[in-house]
Parts: sequence; structure tokens; C-alpha cells
Amino acid sequence: MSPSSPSVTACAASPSRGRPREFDPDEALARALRVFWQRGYEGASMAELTEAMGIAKPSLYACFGNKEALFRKALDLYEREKLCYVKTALDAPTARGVAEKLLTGALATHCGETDPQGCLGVISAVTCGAEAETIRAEVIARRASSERAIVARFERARDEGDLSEHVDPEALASYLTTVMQGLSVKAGSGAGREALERIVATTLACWPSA
Amino acid sequence: MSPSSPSVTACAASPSRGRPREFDPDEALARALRVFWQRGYEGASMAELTEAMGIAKPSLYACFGNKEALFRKALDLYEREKLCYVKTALDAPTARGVAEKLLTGALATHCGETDPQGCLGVISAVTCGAEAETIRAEVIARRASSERAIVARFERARDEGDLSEHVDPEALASYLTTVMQGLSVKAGSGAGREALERIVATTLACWPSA
DNA sequence: CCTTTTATGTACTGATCGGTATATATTTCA
DNA sequence: TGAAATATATACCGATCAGTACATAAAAGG
Repeated sequence: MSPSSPSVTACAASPSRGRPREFDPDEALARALRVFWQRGYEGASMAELTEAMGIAKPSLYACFGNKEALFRKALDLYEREKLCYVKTALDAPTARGVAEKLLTGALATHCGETDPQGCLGVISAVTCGAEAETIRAEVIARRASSERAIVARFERARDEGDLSEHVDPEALASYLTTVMQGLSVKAGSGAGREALERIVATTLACWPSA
Repeated sequence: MSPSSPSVTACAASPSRGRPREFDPDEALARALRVFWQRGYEGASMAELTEAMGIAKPSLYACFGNKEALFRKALDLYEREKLCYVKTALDAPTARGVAEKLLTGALATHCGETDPQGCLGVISAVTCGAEAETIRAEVIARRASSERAIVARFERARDEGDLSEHVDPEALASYLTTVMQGLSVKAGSGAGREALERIVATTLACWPSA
């Protein structure tokens, strides 16, 4: 997102001395993201990661640091490319429109045909083998920040009058993200697209109309 | 709970030959459940399990089989003692009452003060390190069976007239379990009890009234 | 050509994983 | 007083974990 660091390649600051790298760090990171997305942080082994990325372990460590740093970079990529629907959803004209875009965006992202099922954030926040505690905390913090943005948007909606005065923006945002996280769990559990679409429709049917 | 198989001790069929066991299998299993509940199936190591159970590895393997069998027995215990609120909730007189009891039951179970936070089922269904694929399938299957029971209850409610004809029982049940699973994710992510109570209240406020 | 610099491939490290062999301790049955 | 049966404790198994040492390969600067 920030123009100063557009890609991961920036981790190699020097212009072009020494033997050139034989792989594209951005594509390698994209492949690593898929592995983390399927297996979670701890479930993804370095062997599986290196194989998917098409590189050997020393190359991985030289370019990305270690497993945790690699995961954080993958998480950045995930938020940048897969969670962008959240930002655009907040631009919808009404609170209900925001909810609709968030739900359909979550559905498209977590139940697509090319990407793994479920939400990397949910997978990483729930999984928890002691070692991954810092990762867990990081994911939870990022999620909280995005929920705050939804709260702010709903507060604006209330001020603008398209959300009833009787509805607490914070409670509504919390409820909405709960449904979204539940959707991710169901998607990761093999629920079909039609089933998830019905859930989205039901949620919107229940939505507190202005 | 059931009189035919009241405890895990039944796995030792013989009456009392040889050296007597020095630990209580039921309590050991309860302690193992807590570890699985915190760490997930793969995140729980045999070392952590044996330490929590207060026994050595050979005793564990002799009594419970292996890690996967131990997990299944722990899952049985979990459903029997922690998910019993689902069965009782289905006895509520109205569909809305069922939803209310399910939501408050989920809240009490996954956000208690003595037990680990979150839902063992959600944790196990989401976590996924290749090896645990059969465990994952088992957990998902059990969850599906309990969702079918809710669908049946809502169909009854529609037949009895306390649920609008315009509401699809299957969609409503699917929506409700989505919220419950989302609640588990939030509970496992450290959400406070008050926050979860607000979510439950919001869900019930949105509930399609008869 | 040679040095410097960076990347790669192979082979390795110690730690931990789930699971077990073996020897010993404690009980019941004969 | 054995002999059979069951449980325990210690120490180990091969496999895998994340991470690295080291030698070699390929580029740029001198």
C-alpha cells in the first residue's frame, strides 16, 4: 500500500551486485501465502513452504528472514490483495450497503475457486500451539483495527441518519464481524458456495432496516 | 452420562487382574480435554498432554490407544459435558427460544472462567496440518449432525406456526450456527464476556420475529 | 584475471515430534 | 510360594521440526 515499499523485493536494498536471484520474491511470497492459508502458521512446515515456493531453504532465509517474518510478509500480502474488499465496502453509501459488500466480499474471498477456503486471519487466530502466541496476537490486533474502521463507518451512518438511533454502532459492527468470521469457519469446513450465499441472504434479511 | 458406558474406565474390560492403575482415567481424560481445547489437536504435544494428565506416556498409550484415539475420547467428553446445552436448547417452546438458549449456551460454554476460551470443534475444524485431516473430517461431521437437529427443530417450529412461513428453516439454522461459530472465534481471540453478550443481544434483536 | 559480493545446493545441527522396547513393580489366581 | 497378568518408569526409536555451515556458482568492480 505504501509507495515507499511497493513489493517485497525491497528487502534486497543493493542495486545489483553479486549473483542475481533466480526467483521472483513476489511470486514466491504469493505461493507461501497459499500454504499458510491452507495449513495455518504452525501447520505449514518449512519443507512444504520451500517446495511450494520452488526455492531451497537458504534462499528463503536469506530473502525473508525466518518463518515468522515470512508469515508476516504473507499476512501483509493477504491484507493488501485479499482483504481489500473491506476498504471498498466502507465506501458504500449506507450502513446496509456496507454490510452487504462486506458479506459478499467475505464470501467471494473465502469461498473462491482458486484460493484456499476460509480466512487466513481466522485460521491463524484460532490455531494456537504456544510457539505461535506472538503471531496470534498480531493477527488479532490487525483484526481489531479493521473492526474499529467498521464501527467508525456505522457511527457515521447513524449521524447521517441511515442507521436507526436505537442501534449501537459498536454492537452492530461486532455482530457483523462475528457473522463474517462464522462464514470463514463454515467455508473452511467445506461448506458449499450456495450454503454460504444463503447465510449471507439470511443475514441481510435480518439486517436492522433504517 | 449414559448408563451403558458411564466412564472411560470401560476400556479396561477385565475386572481386576494384575497391578492396579494408579490414576483415574476419567480425570486424566478431562485434563487432556483442557489441553486439546487450548492448543487444538496438532498444537497439543504428547509431552504437554502427559504432564497435564499426570501420567507417563506408556500409561497413556495403554489406556487410551494413541493421540488420535485420545482426542476422540476427549471429543466425546466435550460433547457430553460441554455441548449438552444444544440438546436442552432444542426443548425450548419456540424457535426464538431455541435460538436464545443456543446463543447463551454457547456464550457460557466458550467464554467461561474455568474452561479454555473458544470452541474445541471450531479450533479443530479450522486447524489443518495434513496429518489431522481425518480428525478434521470427524469434527465437521459431528457439527453437521448437530446442525441437522437444529434444522429439524426449526421445521417443527414452522409447522407449529411459531416461525414465519417466509423463513427457510435450513437457512435460519445455518445462519444461527454461523453466528455461534463466529462467537467461538471471537471468544478464542480474547473478546470479553460483555462484548459477546452484546453480540448475542444484537443477534436476538435482529431475529425474525414470528 | 582476480577479488568481492551475493545466491544456490547439499548436508548438516540440536530439538522435538509421536510412539515403543524393556525392565521392574504390583496385583490376582493357582 | 510361585506363575500369570497388568501397570509403571526409563530410555530409547526413526521422523520431522526450524534453522544453518559450507562449499560452489555467478555476477560486478578493479
